[in-house]
Amino acid sequence: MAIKNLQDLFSESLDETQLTAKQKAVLRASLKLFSDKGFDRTSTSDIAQLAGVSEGTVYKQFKTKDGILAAILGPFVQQVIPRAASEFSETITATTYPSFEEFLRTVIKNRIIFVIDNQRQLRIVLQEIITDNNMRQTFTKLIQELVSGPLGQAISHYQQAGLIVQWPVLRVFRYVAATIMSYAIPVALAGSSINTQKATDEAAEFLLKGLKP
Amino acid sequence: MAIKNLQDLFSESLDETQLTAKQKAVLRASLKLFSDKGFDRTSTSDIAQLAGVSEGTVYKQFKTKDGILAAILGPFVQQVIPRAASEFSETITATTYPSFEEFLRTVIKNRIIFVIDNQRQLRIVLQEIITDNNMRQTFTKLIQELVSGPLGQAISHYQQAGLIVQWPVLRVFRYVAATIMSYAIPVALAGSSINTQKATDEAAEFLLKGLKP
Amino acid sequence: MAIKNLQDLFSESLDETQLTAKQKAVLRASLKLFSDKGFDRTSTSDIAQLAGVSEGTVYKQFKTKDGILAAILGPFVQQVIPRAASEFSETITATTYPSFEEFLRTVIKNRIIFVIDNQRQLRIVLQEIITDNNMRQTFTKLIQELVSGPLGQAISHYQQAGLIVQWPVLRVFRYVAATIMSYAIPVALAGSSINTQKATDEAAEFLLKGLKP
Amino acid sequence: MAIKNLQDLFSESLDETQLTAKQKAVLRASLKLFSDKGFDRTSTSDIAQLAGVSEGTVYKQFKTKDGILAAILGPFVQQVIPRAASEFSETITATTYPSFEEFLRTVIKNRIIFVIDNQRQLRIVLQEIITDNNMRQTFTKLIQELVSGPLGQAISHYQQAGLIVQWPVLRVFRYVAATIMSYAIPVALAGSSINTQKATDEAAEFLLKGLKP
DNA sequence: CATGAATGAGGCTTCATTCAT
DNA sequence: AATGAATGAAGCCTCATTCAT
Repeated sequence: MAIKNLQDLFSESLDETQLTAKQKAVLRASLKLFSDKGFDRTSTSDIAQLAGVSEGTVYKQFKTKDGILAAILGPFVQQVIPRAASEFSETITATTYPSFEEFLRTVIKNRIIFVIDNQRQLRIVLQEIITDNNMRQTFTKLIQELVSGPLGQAISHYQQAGLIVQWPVLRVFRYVAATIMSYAIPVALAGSSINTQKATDEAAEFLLKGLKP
Repeated sequence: MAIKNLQDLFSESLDETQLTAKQKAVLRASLKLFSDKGFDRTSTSDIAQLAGVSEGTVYKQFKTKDGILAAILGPFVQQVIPRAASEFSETITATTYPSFEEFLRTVIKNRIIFVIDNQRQLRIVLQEIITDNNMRQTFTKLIQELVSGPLGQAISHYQQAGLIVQWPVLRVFRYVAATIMSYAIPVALAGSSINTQKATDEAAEFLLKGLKP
Repeated sequence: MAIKNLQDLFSESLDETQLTAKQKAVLRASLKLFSDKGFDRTSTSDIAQLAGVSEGTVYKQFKTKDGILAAILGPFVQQVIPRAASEFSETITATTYPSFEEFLRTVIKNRIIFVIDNQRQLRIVLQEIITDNNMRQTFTKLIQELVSGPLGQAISHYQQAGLIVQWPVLRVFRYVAATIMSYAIPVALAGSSINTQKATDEAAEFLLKGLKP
Repeated sequence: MAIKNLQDLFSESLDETQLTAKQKAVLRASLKLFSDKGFDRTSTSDIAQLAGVSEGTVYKQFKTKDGILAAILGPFVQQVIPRAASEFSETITATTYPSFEEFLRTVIKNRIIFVIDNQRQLRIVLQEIITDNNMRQTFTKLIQELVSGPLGQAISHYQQAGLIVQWPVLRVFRYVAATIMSYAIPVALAGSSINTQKATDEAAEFLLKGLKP
């Protein structure tokens, strides 16, 4: 079931601007139901009802139930890396002598906001990662790209500048990611809100200590 | 719709010794299938087939499909987690004023082994936490008890001894848990194996630095 | 002398009903799809797509999907077959007492060409004859008229002239029709082409022997 | 949709004796409905209703609607050649100096009875041959096997004995088949009954004349 | 106890048809 | 006239659950 691979996600992802009001309603209803009850516990009839359309309309644009999932997750998945990547490189390149702290704060805040903005999508992704092998592979690949790509380069950069400890990039990434997750996951699961600034400060403080050379 | 609440779990939980060979086969098959494909994507016919029994037999002992889930998760929630908690306190209490590092290593190793040993059950629990409100509440409560209970006391203890930084207990717990998770979750999800000792060493090293007073 | 192609008659009737270019495209697409996949396995959306028009346009002229079938089969059943029959009798009557062989060759060639020219319509008609009771009755009546009408008279004529065996007209018709079909049906079904002249020669040779007095 | 190929037919064909009464009722109802209204115009709900079972039961044994078709047509298709083949060779082998007439009568009577016994199946097959490419191929292959196999050998045998005209085997087969069909098809389509003996006599008489050396 | 045939509600999907633009 | 989004009935199929053997 569910999404097959990243390729599919990209190809199936569509321009939201060309959707009709009803089709957007379908997407909105699906996002809510999938994240609340889970993909498998949401019927297409549930979606139609909440969206206030007929079941036929659900299928006019999104050929299958999986297609709806893809339409929801496509934009999300695409943002997981690219947006972060470009902001990273900008941060690093722009500032001639950037402090590691500044970089860390940018990354942390950026990702926490991303999670807050995409709570529902994140919950759906979590579901799929647990139950769907292909989704798991897709995200494993995504993380590998992130580590061997922009984020990994940034970490190397600060290591060479002697600003952080000389651990393998993957290990540093592990702790940064885990610390961010420690604030993000409760938000995604409980839907509770947090003080972004305070969370950023706390996480940065801890990581700076933990990654000091 | 899967598990309702902890009470049900307790009442429905059963003594494994009373089960016949076939009924145990049903549980074993269910554990594998639920953790591999997810509860909703597993049919009772799948279970019967993998267990090598008739569909009727599946229903003889476990009145419903939810009943099977309860039979699997019941012992896990009812016994394993509380038992783990008590082992914690014993470790802490028994060791007369151990070094914080020693404590940390025990906790970390303990939890990593726990995850490795209970990968399948954990994945099922994760599924339910994400899709089931009651399960989520149950686990939120469990964590609160842990923080305000034995683990929280241990952290306070080390703080008063001036061995770790004076942050709120919840914040310290957050980082400890996140760091452990950073090693445990990939194992639980991908089923990959890790070097427990190396993971323990690394995690302890990082946390000791990050939590230094 | 040669039979008018059904295609010609078909487009004539289209001109009469003042169909627009798009509506003709609908009929053309329907003819292809109905004959290739069958009426029931062709969707109106298939038709719209192949015709290059919107689904709404399909329904502008032809109120229902059955209406399209009627528009295709109507001319065929109501005009083409009777007209063919009359052309048939003209052939027979006009030729003043030809030899039976000459008559036979004309009939055979005539029908084989007809089948080749009208493969698609024929396949649709065959479908309907098999699944639709009314179509079956219509067709049965048509054959009866043919046997008791012009074709029957021709056969009687040659019997009285002592040129063919004295079997009941229906029986003679049966063999003539079957022999023609043995060449025509493979063409209609497989869409394969045949050497019309050779087929005519062979069929005539066999029938002449079999129907010798 | 419908049947895919001969291989599928064979593998899906099942031993009728191991079907329950209800499953046989499903087959019986399907046979009637498919042959009366056509495969595509018969819904699985129609079948369940006529069979007096639930829709679930329809799918317990026959995994798909196509599966029902295969279960009906499998035995039929298997009989088209094998039974005829064995009887042919017996007829030829057993009789030391068999007359061609005797052989012809056996074949004709055999096939007419086969058609009468399998009217409904034949109508279904005709439907599928017209609308389904694979079914068409399956039957084309079947006929080729028949011509190049037992029946072809028999014809050659009688040609070498100087009992029938020296036409290519395929041509002789064409006329024999067509003549039989001329009696069989009306029966299959109209469901009318015929006098088997009379039909056999007539067909044999005509063919003997037409195929005389 | 065990079996597996049977059930029927409900899920996903298709499609002929309508109608506002 | 043409469009294509929208509809909803109906089709195929799955599956948790029951029950006679």
